[in-house]
Amino acid sequence: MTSSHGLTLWLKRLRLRSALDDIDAAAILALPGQVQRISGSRDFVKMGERVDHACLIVSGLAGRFSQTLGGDRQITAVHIPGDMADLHSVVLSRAATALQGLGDVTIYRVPHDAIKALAMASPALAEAFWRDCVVDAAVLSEWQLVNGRLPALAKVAHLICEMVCRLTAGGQKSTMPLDFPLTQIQLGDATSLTSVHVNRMLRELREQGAVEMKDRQLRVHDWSRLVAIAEFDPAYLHLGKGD
Amino acid sequence: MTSSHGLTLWLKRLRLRSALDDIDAAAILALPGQVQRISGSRDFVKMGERVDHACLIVSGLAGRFSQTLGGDRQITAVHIPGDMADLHSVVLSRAATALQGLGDVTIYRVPHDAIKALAMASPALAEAFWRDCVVDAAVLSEWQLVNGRLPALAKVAHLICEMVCRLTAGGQKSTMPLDFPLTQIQLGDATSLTSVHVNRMLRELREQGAVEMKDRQLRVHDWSRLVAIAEFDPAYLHLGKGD
DNA sequence: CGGGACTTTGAGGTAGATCAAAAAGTGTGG
DNA sequence: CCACACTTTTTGATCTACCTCAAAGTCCCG
Repeated sequence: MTSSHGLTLWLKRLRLRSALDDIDAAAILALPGQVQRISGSRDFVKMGERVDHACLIVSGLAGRFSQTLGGDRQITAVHIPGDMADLHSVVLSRAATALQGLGDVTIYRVPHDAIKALAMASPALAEAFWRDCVVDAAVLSEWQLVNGRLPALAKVAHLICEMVCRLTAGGQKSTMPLDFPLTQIQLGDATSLTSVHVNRMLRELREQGAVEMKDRQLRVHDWSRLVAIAEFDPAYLHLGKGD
Repeated sequence: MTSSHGLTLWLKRLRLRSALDDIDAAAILALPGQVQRISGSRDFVKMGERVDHACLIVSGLAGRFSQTLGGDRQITAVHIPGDMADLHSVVLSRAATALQGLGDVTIYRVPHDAIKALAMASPALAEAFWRDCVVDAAVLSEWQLVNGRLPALAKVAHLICEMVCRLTAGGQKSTMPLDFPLTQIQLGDATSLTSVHVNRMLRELREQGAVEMKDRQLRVHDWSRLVAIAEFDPAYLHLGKGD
């Protein structure tokens, strides 16, 4: 796994949504940066900090965190390998949220200057970056609907559906079991539930024969039931070829 | 109020966050489009529809709506005059959410082609559009924290704080009372509460001497108390001069 | 003057929180 | 390989913030 492996993943992600010619592709793959290994659950971007690098997730998962004055935590996004987790920081360098590893993570820090230079030089890349940020916002919007209006069982199911779709994008949902390192506490942080209640909802999902989580592994037994519980429609993820 | 009045507002908004030279500014003001008046509470962009125009709010308020299969509605964003409500549709033309007037609205529909042409021609404008979409996402993220983790009283207070800041941006908070056409039902749709509970929270805010809503008018009596209840920090709105 | 949308208040129910504690897993150092 | 500390999972019992249902009151407009 060379340092450019992350860039390959990111390029693939960008090309899911934007047409890029070979010159643009080569420019992405040539982006400078430095690999950093983050050991479990440490912030690698701190809230309020001014940053001059964007963080590409190479392996592991990362969460975007906010918190209330009372210390309640909210995960507003989960990032998987191939995500440029804070691409938005290129145009808004003050971090409004923290980024933290969910388990061990490897990131590749790319200087804003380099990304900005690409955007200046290539309108197609500028548009691709813009589009990826917009998809990011679409996910936030979907979470708001789910977290605001669906019951707890559906919230948990929905997050699982989303993660399965993203982690297996293009691939088979049948490569079960799937690595799924999120703890119940973290699932609670993402769904605005307590970990106790997440636990009960997971039991319910298991008892309904939909899905099973054990030892950081996820086993989907009945995808269509899970989707029905979650009211899940993957369109908002924009993982398809089209628009 | 000519048709270009909306464009003037939008330019002002863009310049809050991005440096634009006179050529870019002139290009914005020259954007073609057509004025449309929407009578109360009708969708002017429908969920799932493919759009080729972006909607600039000229007067009135508009809401971005999603809903569950059960028909529960969630407002994921409120747009005020000067907002290009679905600028994101320029790079993602399938509308993932509906746009609806909150009361009567006047919009100015600008063809995607025209906006795209500007972004191609001017990297500064491309960046400005990108940045505005990112600020939009920052607001979604903040709503997620607030709606997920704060008690009902704070949720309502927070939405009021945000609207006051945005509607009076740069201006005085002392120009009270402020026009505030949101109904309690709509406040509930935005905060994931029932209108009944919103009503009780507004009473509580009134009894605490923080704020009063009467006849579509808002009167803030104790801004600092309101801010304290809401745990409100306006940084995420990026209305300041800086970053 | 009548009808529709919004606001306000009351009474009672419930989904999910809170509190508490045991069980299971994970890692570290001796 | 075991002992110890720490984190995560699981379960039970209780509590409460907010919802639901219902109805009256108010405002607005034709």
